[in-house]
Amino acid sequence: MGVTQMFDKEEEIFAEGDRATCFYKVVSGAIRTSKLLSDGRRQIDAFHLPGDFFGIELGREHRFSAEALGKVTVVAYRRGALEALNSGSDFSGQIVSAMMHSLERAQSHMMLLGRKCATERIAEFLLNLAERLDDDHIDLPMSRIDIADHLGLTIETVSRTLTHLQREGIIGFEERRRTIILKNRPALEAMND
Amino acid sequence: MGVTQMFDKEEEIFAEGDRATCFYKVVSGAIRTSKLLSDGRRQIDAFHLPGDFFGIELGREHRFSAEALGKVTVVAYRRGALEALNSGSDFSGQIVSAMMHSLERAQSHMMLLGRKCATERIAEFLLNLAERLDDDHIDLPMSRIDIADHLGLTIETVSRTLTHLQREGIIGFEERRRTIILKNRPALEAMND
DNA sequence: CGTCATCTTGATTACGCTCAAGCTCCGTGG
DNA sequence: CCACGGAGCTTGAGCGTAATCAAGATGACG
Repeated sequence: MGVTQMFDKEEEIFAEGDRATCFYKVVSGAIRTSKLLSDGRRQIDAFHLPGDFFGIELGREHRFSAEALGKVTVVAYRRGALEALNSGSDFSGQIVSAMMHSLERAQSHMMLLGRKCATERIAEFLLNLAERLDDDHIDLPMSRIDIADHLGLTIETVSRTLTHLQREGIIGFEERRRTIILKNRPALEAMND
Repeated sequence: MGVTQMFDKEEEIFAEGDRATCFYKVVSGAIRTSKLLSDGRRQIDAFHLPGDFFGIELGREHRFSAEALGKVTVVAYRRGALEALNSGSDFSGQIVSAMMHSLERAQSHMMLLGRKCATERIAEFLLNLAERLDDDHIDLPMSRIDIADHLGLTIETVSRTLTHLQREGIIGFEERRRTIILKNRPALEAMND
């Protein structure tokens, strides 16, 4: 169970978007896992040292690329070893699935916090909320301070950025600015990657 | 299985450091989970909407606090429902445990990226590496660019910050500045929270 | 020895933060 | 009913941290 593989410095173990047929454990050396934005900005999710697992996915694709930092030895496991975990119906499968969702959110939030500017952060935040609420008409359940502390900004910057998006006609407000309407989704999506 | 509970706006479901006796699922309303630094800087990990689980921990303590954003209904589950998951020896337990470690790392990295200044980021990074390598003598396996892309900085800032820490006598260099020695751990730890 | 990659150092710029004031919407009490 | 006060948010002015732009230094390698 598990196949030993070796890679040289800067060699790619898998790429963002590859089918996630395997996951891995570091035996020796070190690995980086990272994501790229279309303009080349990069966020390195984590460095993986001996004993660490990486490349675990519930979805069918790798959401990161993984490269060797030097000569490394890894063990590759078939994805099948995971299927038992999130197998739909039972409660513990639901929990594992919830953990994985938290992980995916946290990892994509790292790109936002590490590499995106204020406008891009707000755009991603709004699109994200709209998707989860399944509505372009967002009744914000949280205050500006909460938004700021989530996006790594200040309330002033959040406020200014929202005003700016409104002036551009990309969003609109309702009742005391606690409700936001997405008027130009494509414009927001264009900022998001 | 599971007990329904209700909370009002700003009520605390659990606090950072509380024993993690339960985890939760949102039924209606919204929850925020957050961490604080000693000086009051806050990072909101996530907002949880109906259907989302939160408060899942493998360790014995909650690493976040959770508060209601408005009136909410949640279902609380006894922690015992998790014990089956990470139960030590078998392989799938190991995987769940690895996922949880990734999640913990990602979540604490969000605080770094969202709320810490350059010096604090470098300090945390070095302490983290030293702990994982179990050695105050760190042979960096990665380049300055990799460090920068992990910490949400530029290589210039990484370089300047390292030089600055060296001038203060907090760290030292060896061979071509790819090896770093922690000379004053307490000083680094003081920056870390 | 020359070339290139990596890193450091310096000068200047810019984005978002801080500080400060003002606005809007509430609830409360006179 | 309106005056008052406070919370939450917006707007403005000025500043500071880290980014950008630009050399220069150091070490690796052919």
